[in-house]
Amino acid sequence: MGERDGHEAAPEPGVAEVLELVRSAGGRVTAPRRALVEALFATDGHATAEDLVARVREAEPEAHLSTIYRNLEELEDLGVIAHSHLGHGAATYQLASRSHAHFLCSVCGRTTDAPPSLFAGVAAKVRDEIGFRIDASHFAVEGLCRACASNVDESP
Amino acid sequence: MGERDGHEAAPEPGVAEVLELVRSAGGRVTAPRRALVEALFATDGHATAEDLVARVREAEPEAHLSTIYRNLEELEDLGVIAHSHLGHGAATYQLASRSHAHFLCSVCGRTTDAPPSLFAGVAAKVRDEIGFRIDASHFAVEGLCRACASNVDESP
DNA sequence: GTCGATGCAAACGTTTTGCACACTG
DNA sequence: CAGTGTGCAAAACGTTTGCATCGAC
Repeated sequence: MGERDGHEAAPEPGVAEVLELVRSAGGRVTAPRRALVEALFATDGHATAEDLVARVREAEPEAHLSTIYRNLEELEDLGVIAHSHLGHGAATYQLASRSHAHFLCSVCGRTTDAPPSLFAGVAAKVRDEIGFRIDASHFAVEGLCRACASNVDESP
Repeated sequence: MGERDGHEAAPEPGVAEVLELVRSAGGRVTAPRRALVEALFATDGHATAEDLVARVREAEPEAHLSTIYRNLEELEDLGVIAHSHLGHGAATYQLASRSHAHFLCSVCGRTTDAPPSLFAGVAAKVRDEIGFRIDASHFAVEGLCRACASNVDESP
């Protein structure tokens, strides 16, 4: 279970491998596409399309949002990235190898990354009992963070 | 309708009680508002704003979507209803007393209601370990349903 | 009569799509 | 040179807001 902390456990591909995969699927390596892949590797994994286009424009000032969306969709089809919905706003995109669950506080709106180990138990239980295989990372898990929960407790 | 396994546990309010609550909060009981509350009691709890306006219009043909949204927000503030995000489309609204978690299959797109008991374990664990209090019903839990999982297993 | 609620239209933020042109392989 | 990817504009979608009017209390 709990190995993270800079371990090199995951065989995370690099920019070159991703571009090679794109090529082998019949796609072409263009300047905006390369810049987007580099941006995805350079972020912490909570980037919106808007964030990403800003980063891409540092290298490719003409890059357009619709190009970003089209490329994100293709990269997702290839299994390179995944997107998550952390709140009511825009989706965030991250490398599939960095995909993880989130807690979203319904009071303060802050999100917290969730250690995958927390969900191992339910995931097994749900698979055994109803045959559903949970991927906890797509939608955030809503609730009350510690700080907001104690505020609620103190002033009812 | 509502009760599972013969349990009579939930003290679910009726239309009259909700309207009384609205009044006691300084609100007024108008025809579209009454019709909306009735619609909320009449649905199975997976109704979008669009679904609800259609139902409301059976009684109040002039009712407008923006009125529905405004009323849904007010009813949510009063704690009468809650909304959920089951997929990439419109939110669904249900009586708070009927709120529950959902599984969303990422392949076939179907949603399944999730028994609250399934989440009792994680909820306790997460509260103890990181102080976060889970409300599993707001965002759907994504994954693979039994049927789609076995398709994936058979043809890789 | 007061003030909250409504219908309507128009704006919003996010994402998708249609098109002509540019570029990769 | 074939065909994919691009920039741009515009639409689509769910939701929110401004405003004049209407109606509950």
